[in-house]
Amino acid sequence: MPHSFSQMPIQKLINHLNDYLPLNEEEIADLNKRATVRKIKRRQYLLAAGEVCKFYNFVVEGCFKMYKIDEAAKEHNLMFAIENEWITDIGSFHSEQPSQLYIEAVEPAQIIQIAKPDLLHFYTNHLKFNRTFRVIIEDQFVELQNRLLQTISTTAEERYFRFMKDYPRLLNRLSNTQIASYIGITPEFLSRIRSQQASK
Amino acid sequence: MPHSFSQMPIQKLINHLNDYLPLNEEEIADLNKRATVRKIKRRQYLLAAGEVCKFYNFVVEGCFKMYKIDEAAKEHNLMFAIENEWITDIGSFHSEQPSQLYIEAVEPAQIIQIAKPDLLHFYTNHLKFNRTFRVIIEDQFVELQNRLLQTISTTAEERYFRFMKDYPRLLNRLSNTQIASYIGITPEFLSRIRSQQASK
DNA sequence: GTTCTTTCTTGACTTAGGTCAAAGGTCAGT
DNA sequence: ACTGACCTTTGACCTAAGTCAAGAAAGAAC
Repeated sequence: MPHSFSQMPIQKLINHLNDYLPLNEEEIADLNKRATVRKIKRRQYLLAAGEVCKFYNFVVEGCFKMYKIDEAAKEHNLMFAIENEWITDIGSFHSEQPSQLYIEAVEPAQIIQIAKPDLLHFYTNHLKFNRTFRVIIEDQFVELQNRLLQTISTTAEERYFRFMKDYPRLLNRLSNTQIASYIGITPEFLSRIRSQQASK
Repeated sequence: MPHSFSQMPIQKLINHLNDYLPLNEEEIADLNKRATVRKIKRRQYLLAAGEVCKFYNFVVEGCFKMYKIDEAAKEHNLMFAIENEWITDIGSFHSEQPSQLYIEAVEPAQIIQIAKPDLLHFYTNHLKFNRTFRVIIEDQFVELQNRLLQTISTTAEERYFRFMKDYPRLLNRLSNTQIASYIGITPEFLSRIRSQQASK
């Protein structure tokens, strides 16, 4: 499937922000000045463990994963992000301490980056942005909380069903290995869940 | 240990908010008008599953837990909140859908409640509040993300050590049953971890 | 199209953590 | 100070999920 980058990337970001609070001319002009469009190859990193996360990343096209690698070299997926979503290690971004996370493109992608000084500029000069980003992060918070609840209270099988139900759009774009890592099990065990389910 | 409610409760909230962005006279007056101080007994609920969460709750004194009860009648702790922290089911609060969570006092407590219309009033009329609450929730988000990461990538023993290290102030205030529920294990297994650790 | 690298599947075996039950211990509320 | 309701501990046993290994299948990259 070819990737069509037909619409102006910045326009996708403006539309996204308009869904929260409509931007005025001045804010749009400012955004154009301070947002950077980038093309990202498959497997390329936006952030690697040990680095400080310096950007808020908005996905225009493509798919990313954010994960940790533990002492046993195992990958643990924290989140995925696709079109019109944000992906950033907010902890590292704000504290300016080295991140323990990786953000990596799962597909060839196009993103828009906003550097920290620019985001602070928006927060200070256009107070509207505080409101929009408050709402965006509140939504992410709720999603994360539900996921934690699920993780500590349900079986692997149920988490897999919920994943399929909640994120059907991600299913075709991710390997089972990545999904297994997201729901907190091994790829082998996910494979068993799937084959057992297929035999019903 | 007796509970001293000496300082004006509202003043504790004002101090807390001042730590983010100093409030002016008008904002303080507005807060006095729209914030409600309440005394809460041990075991009393601020929210029960099935209800819509109608308040942002700021803890002046005491300790609360927010949890889910699953089909097997088991309790799963999502968070605790003590002095100068907020506890609310943000999902239910914003969507105005029934919550699946309980918020319950672990100790006799005093809180300040802000109802949704009042919070929206602050967000709209004092834009500063958007910034403060954005930062508060960003911090909570980071904490939650670290916890999820831990939950999907470490052993029960390690989670218990981390809990003791990260929340020493909570240790004496909570039963082991509550801590076990928070780190996602059974009380029996936590007891085993503890006795095994003691024998070293 | 072919090659090379990932991914997926399956089998045999292990293990972390859960379940159930019963006996003591604690502690909040009166 | 008493008392009834929780909490904690321990033992015996169970099970969901992990580990290791090796072959088959599927995608990327050339």
